[in-house]
Amino acid sequence: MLSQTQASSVTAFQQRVYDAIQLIPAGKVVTYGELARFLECRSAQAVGQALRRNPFAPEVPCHRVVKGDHSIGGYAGKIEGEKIQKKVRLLMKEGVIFNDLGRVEESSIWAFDVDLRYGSSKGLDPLFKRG
DNA sequence: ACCGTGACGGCGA
DNA sequence: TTCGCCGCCACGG
Repeated sequence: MLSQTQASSVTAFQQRVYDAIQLIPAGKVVTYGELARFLECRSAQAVGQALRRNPFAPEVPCHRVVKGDHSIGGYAGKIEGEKIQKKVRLLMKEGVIFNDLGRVEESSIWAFDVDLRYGSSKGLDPLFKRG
């Protein structure tokens, strides 16, 4: 089953990205690179592009994805300005901790459980086939 | 079918 | 540490 947040304009790749980020709990974030790894995609940049076009924000929590150095990254197609402030506010409201350099604290970083790719209840089995 | 773009990341200077 | 470059790859035009 494709998630309820599908839309005809959304590509299969985008759908996989959006399904995956819904596994991230509030108060935690993952990096574009880790998300790419989870999706077995070799381009974090490509993942970034999918998030950049997320038509379901913030219900599909693309704000919970930050850069590899734990700096804020982008939001709503922007990498600076009001949209970014909104991303920061959303994250702080969810309990994500930032240090004085504007980086997310290590304690707020979430790690994808690889098994979720094959799980049944919360997993993404329709999207990840073995073999 | 091709090409430029980009919410990335790693590496060397 | 901060840059500049380059490899990465999905997408829209």
